Amino acid sequence: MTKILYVEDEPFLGKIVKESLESRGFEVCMVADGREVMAQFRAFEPTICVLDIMLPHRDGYTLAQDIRQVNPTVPIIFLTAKTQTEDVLKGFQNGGNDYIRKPFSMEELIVRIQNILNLTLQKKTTSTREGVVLGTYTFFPHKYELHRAEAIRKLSHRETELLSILAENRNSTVNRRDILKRVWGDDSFFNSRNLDVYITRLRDYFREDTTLEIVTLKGVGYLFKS
Amino acid sequence: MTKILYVEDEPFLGKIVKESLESRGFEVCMVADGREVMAQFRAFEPTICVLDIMLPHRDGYTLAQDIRQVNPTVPIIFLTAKTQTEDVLKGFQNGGNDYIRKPFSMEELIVRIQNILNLTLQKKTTSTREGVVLGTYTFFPHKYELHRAEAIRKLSHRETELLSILAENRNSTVNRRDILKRVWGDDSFFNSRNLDVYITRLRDYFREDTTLEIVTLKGVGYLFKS
DNA sequence: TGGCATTAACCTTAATTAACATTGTTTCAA
DNA sequence: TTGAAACAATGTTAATTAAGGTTAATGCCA
Repeated sequence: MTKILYVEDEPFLGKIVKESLESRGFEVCMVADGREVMAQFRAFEPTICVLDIMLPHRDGYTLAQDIRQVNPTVPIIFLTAKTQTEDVLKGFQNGGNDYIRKPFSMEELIVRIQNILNLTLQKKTTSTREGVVLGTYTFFPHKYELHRAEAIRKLSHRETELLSILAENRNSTVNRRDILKRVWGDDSFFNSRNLDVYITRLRDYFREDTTLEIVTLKGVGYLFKS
Repeated sequence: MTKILYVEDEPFLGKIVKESLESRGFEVCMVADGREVMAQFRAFEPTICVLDIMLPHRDGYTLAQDIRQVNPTVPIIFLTAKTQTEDVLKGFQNGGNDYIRKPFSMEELIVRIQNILNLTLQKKTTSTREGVVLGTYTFFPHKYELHRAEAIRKLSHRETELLSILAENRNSTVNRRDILKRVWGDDSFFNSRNLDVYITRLRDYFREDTTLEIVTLKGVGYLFKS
């Protein structure tokens, strides 16, 4: 599910926008105080940020810079009453990816959010029906099979799920918690140890191709290099 | 080089915009007649399209649809005097990726073009396949490896993060607090001592090349000289 | 009863914390 | 104005803790 971090200090407007976004199926975390944004950003791990510019304590530009320090790619949309070109430029210079002028319509906001998600997530729309080539192997998620030359290894359900996640995000890091949530539904201690076991198995399956590697990022997650 | 297909029927405005874009290093193909656009699109193979909406014979929305038929991913920016929300929506619904209101400044247009290119080409910039040469060493951030001659040292996640920051800003100072924020997420006391430990390690790794040095700027940060 | 999932036990390594050493900076009296 | 305390920031090394790896044993269910 798409998670939106929405920073807005006007409670009335904020409530309406939040509910409106939620009714479209987004998960929204609203923050009113600029000083709390970074803490929420880390905890919530949003897929996209919508920032009002005029805030008490910290303005939206500064927030964008802080976010960019931590995450150079998460999309950022500015929301503001300012209309001068120089403000728009400032928004982009500070790492923003879109700039919507107030008053805006919800439709426009939603359409711009979806557009930006389309642009950034384009890579992840990998094919489903065919196999995914991983080095000298070919992985068929829907068939639960991993092929190499003439050898076919049947994979279990959990193995397939885990490998699908790694393959979708290959050459970029995957959060450990995200894997646990998607494969086991939660990230309790025992499931966590479980993931270790499956990672070991997958490493074993890919042992014959040394160009492939599942790298551990301790305290973070994994990276499937190919 | 980035190729822009620019569709505009006002010759005077068109000339200015075209030259302005070219002076920024873009290759521009300008088309005034909507009926010629598709032919030019196929021949020129642009990386991005900038479309005026109000055109004789065919409007920009229709053009966008035609382009999407042939190419579902090429970024499209609309340029128009219309300001109604419904026009903006129409733009996105027809496959557009940004919508700039006339009158616009060249700066804004350029910054929006660059932004959209960043978003779509992110994968290419993020996963820099090559290594960074640091003296007699070569650093491969995506592989978590530091090479020197035949020796390969595997780096941990934190080591890689820290070295990436230093390497990106080599021969210029990096703020201590900025490093802490990016590697550890905050700049508390304990993390601060942590950074010292990792700096020591990196110094150790680079000991064999005396032309490289991590200089401490007390009270400020570090400077990676090479 | 065989295959998968889970739990457990023990091992390895990275990350953190601690303790103590060193260096740079400031301050204030002589 | 100088130079020795006093202090603060950072360096170094070692100890500790926590995360993850591996392998084996157990549980579970068709």
